[in-house]
Amino acid sequence: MLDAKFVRENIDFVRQALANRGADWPVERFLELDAERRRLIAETESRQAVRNAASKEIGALMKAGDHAAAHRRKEEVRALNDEIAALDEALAAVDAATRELLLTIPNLPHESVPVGPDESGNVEVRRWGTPPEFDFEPKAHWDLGPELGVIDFERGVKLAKSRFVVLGRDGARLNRALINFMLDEHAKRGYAEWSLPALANADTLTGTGQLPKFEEDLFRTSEGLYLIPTAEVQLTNLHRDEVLDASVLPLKYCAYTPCFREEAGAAGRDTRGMIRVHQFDKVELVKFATPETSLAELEGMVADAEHILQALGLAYRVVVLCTGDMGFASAKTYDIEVWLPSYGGYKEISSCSDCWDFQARRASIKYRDPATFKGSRFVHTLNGSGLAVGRTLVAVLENYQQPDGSVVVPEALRPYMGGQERIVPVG
RNA sequence: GGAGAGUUGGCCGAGUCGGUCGAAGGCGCUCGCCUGCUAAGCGAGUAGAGGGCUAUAAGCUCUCUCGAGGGUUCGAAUCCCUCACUCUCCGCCA
Repeated sequence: MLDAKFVRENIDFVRQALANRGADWPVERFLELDAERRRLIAETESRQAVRNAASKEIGALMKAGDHAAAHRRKEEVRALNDEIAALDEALAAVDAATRELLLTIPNLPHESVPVGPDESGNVEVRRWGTPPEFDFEPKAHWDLGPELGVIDFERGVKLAKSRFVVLGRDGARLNRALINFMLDEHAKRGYAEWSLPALANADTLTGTGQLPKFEEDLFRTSEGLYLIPTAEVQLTNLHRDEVLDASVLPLKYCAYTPCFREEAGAAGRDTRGMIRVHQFDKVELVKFATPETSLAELEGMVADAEHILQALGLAYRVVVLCTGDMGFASAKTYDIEVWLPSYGGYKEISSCSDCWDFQARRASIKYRDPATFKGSRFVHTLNGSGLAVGRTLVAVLENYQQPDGSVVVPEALRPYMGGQERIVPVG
């Protein structure tokens, strides 16, 4: 959410930012509502001031025993109250409409973000590692996984529906090893670990920006709760409606959770394999930072996510998303893309975003620093995958496959696999 | 799920028969004074949101907010209703 006053006073700037994003947002309608809202506030409040003064007077008259005079004043105020009630009603409607609009405006891209129409405008920042070269025909994970008995697509469909997968035996073990490995590495780098509900209420999802605009992407329960699409939602909302002390910033949190996505608009994309599924595991990183440090913290977060890939020996590249490809809440986003032989290219495995004060304003997350400024200010929130576990598992299988159909376990994971060095097909 | 108790400012806590209560007192914090010593004392200040005026700033003023929403009233933290949450006891359960 953006500050209504900021939008009003920087309308041309906002228009340009929206255009850069390719976003369609009714600026004119907002300006009309905003002007009407302020007019109604002024009118209502001036009447309320009169009423309050009269009420005090009545109190004094009653005390003095002049009941007749008090009664006359009462009659006058009663008429005023009808006007106030009507104005109140009008104001409530305009207020709600304004807020509704503001909840659907996307964040403004940071000035360092390249302007572009879609993913073709993204800019590669760096590469790490060398994609493996095979002297045999490498298999895609959707063949390799079932052959090894570690991924079972058919049974995922049987148990739930299409785009759910089952991991079996060494696949389940590898998955768990990856989660533990990631959490341990992030802990070493100062991230505090949390264990969180997999369901969230509407306020929580509004705080991070999934609601009201993207409800169709979420699974919803009959009680009106939602399955979380990412732990970002829960980690960020931990501090909703709180005022933090500047001395605790930056706060660095991490959590492993399953993530659930309806993927309503993704029909036909990545249909093979487990790249795009309804439920997947992810280790998430979230930071709360001051405005002064948030961009630097974003760089640090990307480095923390990269560290996992480096430790696993997986080749990747980092791209900065252009204005037309960024997520709704983000002011700046880096994607990390891992090399996948089945794609013959790099595929997103992490997305790290600096949401600036966009989520903090929605969720009311502030901080205080009496030595520097009076009152409180919104913090900056950041989030990033560290990493998407399912896609990491896919990357390990595909990149570490051997001519005999087995897969070598990356050294960093072996302590988490009871020392196991290789995944071989089950007899 | 059943019964009872509660929800006030950063924290604790008082609010009498509804009126000058945005709210005593304490703690904490900030600023100043005093004091030759890691303390104590004295004084002042210290909620948030949103309008308007002015505007580099600072400030002035108004409105709303005492869990949320609604009602009664000229006027409600104080009375009534609904809901949410917390705690205690019971039940159920991994």
